[in-house]
Amino acid sequence: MKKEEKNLYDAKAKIFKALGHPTRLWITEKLAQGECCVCNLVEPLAADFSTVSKHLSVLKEAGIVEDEKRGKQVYYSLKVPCLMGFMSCVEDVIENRIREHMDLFSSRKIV
Amino acid sequence: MKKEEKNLYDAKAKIFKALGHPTRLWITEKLAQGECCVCNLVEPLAADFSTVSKHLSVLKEAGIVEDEKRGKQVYYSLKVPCLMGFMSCVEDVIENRIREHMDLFSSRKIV
DNA sequence: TGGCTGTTTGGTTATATTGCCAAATATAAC
DNA sequence: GTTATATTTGGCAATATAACCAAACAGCCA
Repeated sequence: MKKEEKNLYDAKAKIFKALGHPTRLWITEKLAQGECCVCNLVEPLAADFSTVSKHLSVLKEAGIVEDEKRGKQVYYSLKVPCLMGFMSCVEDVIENRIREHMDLFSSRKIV
Repeated sequence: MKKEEKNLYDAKAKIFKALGHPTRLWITEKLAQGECCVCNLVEPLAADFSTVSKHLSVLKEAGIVEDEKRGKQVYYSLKVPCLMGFMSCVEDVIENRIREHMDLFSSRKIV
């Protein structure tokens, strides 16, 4: 990997990494349904305000979401809806994994 | 987030997390072009054999790649090609980010 | 101004990840 | 069997992440 190529992969990986946390993934999907202020994310996540805020800043830093202050509240929204098109593929991966585990389990029974 | 929902997001996040490392992302894209043995990945990555092997096991554990031993070598291949359809979206995110940085830069000049 | 609400930032601690080295394992060749 | 090659595993040190608490900040209202 050359230096330039390395930079590109660093940049791409950063986006995946940002999505690679259950809380951030949840937030991202939530925002796919429409903008939301921090205060409305805190409760369903049952996490500290500061924790949610930090997760949001990771997503923002990655270019996935954007924020807009309105009054006392900050509204976050999904900047790149195309990300969501990927979810069915991710779910396929999970289904495969489950299926394989089941195969493993049933073949054990047979043996 | 309920417990079940949490499990689903953990599972999904695991896949993103696996892709969230430049080396693993590079490997994934490489394997999208066709199967490859570990020995042929080590050189272009300029990393230790054991390092590459560990990255591959993360990808395998996530259900993204699969391996097949043939002789002395282990061949890895991409299990879910649909992942690659996502890359153009990821590149869009990066382009946006670059564009915004440039805007920031040029607006500074004006001010 | 002072206080209240929503949000971010800083600090700390616990935990996870990464990358290298050395050692273990597996398969092929001699 | 011994040796050589390909790969995985275990261990360790450096670094990065995550979550919470407390403190700072920003905007509104009395």
